[in-house]
Amino acid sequence: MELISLHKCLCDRQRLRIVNLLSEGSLCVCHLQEILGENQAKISKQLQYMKKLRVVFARREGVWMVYSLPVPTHPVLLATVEYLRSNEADDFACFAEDLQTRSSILQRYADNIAECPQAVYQSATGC
Amino acid sequence: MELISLHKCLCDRQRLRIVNLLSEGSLCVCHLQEILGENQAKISKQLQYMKKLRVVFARREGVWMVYSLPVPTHPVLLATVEYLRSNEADDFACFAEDLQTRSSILQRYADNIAECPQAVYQSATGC
DNA sequence: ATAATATATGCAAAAAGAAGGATATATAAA
DNA sequence: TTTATATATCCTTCTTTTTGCATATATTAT
Repeated sequence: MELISLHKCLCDRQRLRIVNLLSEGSLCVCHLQEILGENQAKISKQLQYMKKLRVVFARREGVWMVYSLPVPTHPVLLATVEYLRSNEADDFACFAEDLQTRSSILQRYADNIAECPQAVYQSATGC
Repeated sequence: MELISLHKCLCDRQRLRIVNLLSEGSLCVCHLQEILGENQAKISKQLQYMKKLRVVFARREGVWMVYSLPVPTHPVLLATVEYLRSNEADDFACFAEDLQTRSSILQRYADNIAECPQAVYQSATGC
């Protein structure tokens, strides 16, 4: 991940929301789609863009593509995520709400693991 | 300064170089022009762009426009500048060289204060 | 093999950004 | 007022992103 590419990713609100969500754990496209309330193609294209710049990383699990942030986290990405959670961000509400939405969605899988890739479920339950 | 605007500024190599330079102290357009080896109009346009997004701040001193970073420094901007100096940046050399060039140029003013705005001279000599 | 679900991609239009060259404005000095 | 220096802006072209819509691919289940 290169510095300029990273900033390119982070200068778009939707990609910033994606990064914020992934910083809590892996997610697949359909989850992002649901949380962000966007059509599938758009989310997928954003993810391809981010993947090409190596800001996110993808692996397949069955029918699902699971996206996550590469570790170790780039210091600038880390600073950005921290800032988003610091309440200092001007438009902070949206990012906090996204994390809430993520939690509720992942709760659903507590009863029905088969509807969700392992990797996502694990990060949801923490085991 | 808003987070998205900040990232917009930082996703361009030239603007990144400008931010890196200003993080050491104020500079006027002609200095940036000389250090970056670019024509005046281009530098000026970049600065207007950055000013509009409130990533830099300008004040006039005689014929000169002195540009600087607003204080306190935004945490994400700080992280970026630190990263640039950490040698981890892929294309690190250019940023370090810029700071060198800046020093040599400011040395000239040690003998001839009149050729340079006070604000710049002060940050050059540290007084 | 077919169907269903999840995800990716191709294409064209729209929007935003970058670059060059010429020119305009502002300040200070003569 | 004229001139010189420093800086800003206009206009046009070129490239890059973004978006919508349709379609293609991949995996799994039937």
